[in-house]
Amino acid sequence: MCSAQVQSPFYDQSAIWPGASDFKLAKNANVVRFKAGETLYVEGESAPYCYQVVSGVVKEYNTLEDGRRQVADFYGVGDLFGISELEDQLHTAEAITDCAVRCYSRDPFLKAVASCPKLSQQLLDTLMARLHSSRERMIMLGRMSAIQRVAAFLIRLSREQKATSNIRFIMSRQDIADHLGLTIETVCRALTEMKKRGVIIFESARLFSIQDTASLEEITHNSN
Amino acid sequence: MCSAQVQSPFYDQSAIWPGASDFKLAKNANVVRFKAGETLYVEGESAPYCYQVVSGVVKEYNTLEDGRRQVADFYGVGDLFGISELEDQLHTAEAITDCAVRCYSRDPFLKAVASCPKLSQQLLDTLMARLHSSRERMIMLGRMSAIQRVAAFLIRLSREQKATSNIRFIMSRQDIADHLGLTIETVCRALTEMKKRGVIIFESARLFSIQDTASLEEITHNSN
DNA sequence: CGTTGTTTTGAGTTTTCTCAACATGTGTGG
DNA sequence: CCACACATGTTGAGAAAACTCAAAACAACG
Repeated sequence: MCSAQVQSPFYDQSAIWPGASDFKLAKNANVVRFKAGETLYVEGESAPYCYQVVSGVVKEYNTLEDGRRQVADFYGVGDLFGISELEDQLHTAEAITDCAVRCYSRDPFLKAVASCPKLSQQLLDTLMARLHSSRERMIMLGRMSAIQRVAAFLIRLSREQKATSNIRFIMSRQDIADHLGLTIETVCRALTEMKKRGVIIFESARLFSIQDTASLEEITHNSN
Repeated sequence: MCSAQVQSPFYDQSAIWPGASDFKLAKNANVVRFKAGETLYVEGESAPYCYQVVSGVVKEYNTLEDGRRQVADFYGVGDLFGISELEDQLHTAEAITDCAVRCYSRDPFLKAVASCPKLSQQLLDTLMARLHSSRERMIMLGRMSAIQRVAAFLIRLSREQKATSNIRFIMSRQDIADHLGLTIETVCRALTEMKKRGVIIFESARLFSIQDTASLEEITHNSN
């Protein structure tokens, strides 16, 4: 396995893409700031840019004709996004928190990557890691119950924030639901159920702690 | 967008990875044959090989502790697989039809790719295309109804086989169900429903034709 | 021509969704 | 600092979708 890298470590400020700052095309890249809730882009057709998070958290989602949404992923510091887009669906990126992103023009970016073995190696590793995690997500969406999905998501948050207490939901319940392929109500009920079982406790709606890591992990494995 | 390439064109004999045959490591790669139903590999831990389909069709799936399966994808002639694997789940590849696959030792493969810009470009394109299609699959699993998923799958088969009549299911209903995150019965009922509506007709259980392409496409878009 | 495996259909149950009400925050202006 | 408004989150009851279990139909194969 190639050197895997954790995806979206929201609170890890260390550069995931250490090469990023000494990109040949770093000069082409301007850093843009967005306020929480602002849309970075909406795209139906071509995607002329790709992006890297400098600070804050961004969500990327697809909207179906009838308004249903699927949040593809959340991106944190260091994460690249906008690399492989869909043409047929409405495709949007939105700032969850205030954030700064480095924008690369797509073609020069890809050209620079192609001409530098080190960069293309990094990009390969990144893509493989992402493919890997999207595999995990397919298992989640295809074969896990509501409570299993939510439990798995809590574990992800815990890993990313490297904490078992005072873990923050940076995203809304709606975002979580749209990411997990559930409704907002079902996400709530799953959280309440885990609270009832004493697996987690809430400091507030957006802040929780894991009481019983083993049970939480067990929920993701056992079907009841 | 980078030159996208269709994934898994089961019946397209043209090389998808044109560089494949003049791989520097082609000498390291031996072609192995499997009978339908045989397991190419089962892996929990490290994945020392990656593979390319020479002929036939292969399915790749993950098994959860309790036996539920998620078929990650079906691979046809030219497709690479085994590149980005999961460590935590039981991960298996199995021949659906009789087939031949070229096996590459993982490390030399990646090294050769790294040392050849053309190859790494090809691999990058492949991975991006795959990421792209896995995005589509997440929308399917997360936000589409049973009949929508099945309809989308039929369209995929039609595209891959470049036909609207006498389209073959090379895989079993169970495989389809495990790919779409449904049960075998639900897949059957969805197919029957489309047959009733006159959207498709069956030549046999594994052979069908599309009667009304527009309606089929409409099913994937409208929620009823 | 029975045996075995796959696909289809049926009936009842479970899970998740929908719609509606209620609760809890959060922020702003008085 | 309080009061109100607006957004976000939670709970409940009934409906819909998909699942489970069981049986029947259909194919493939020796």
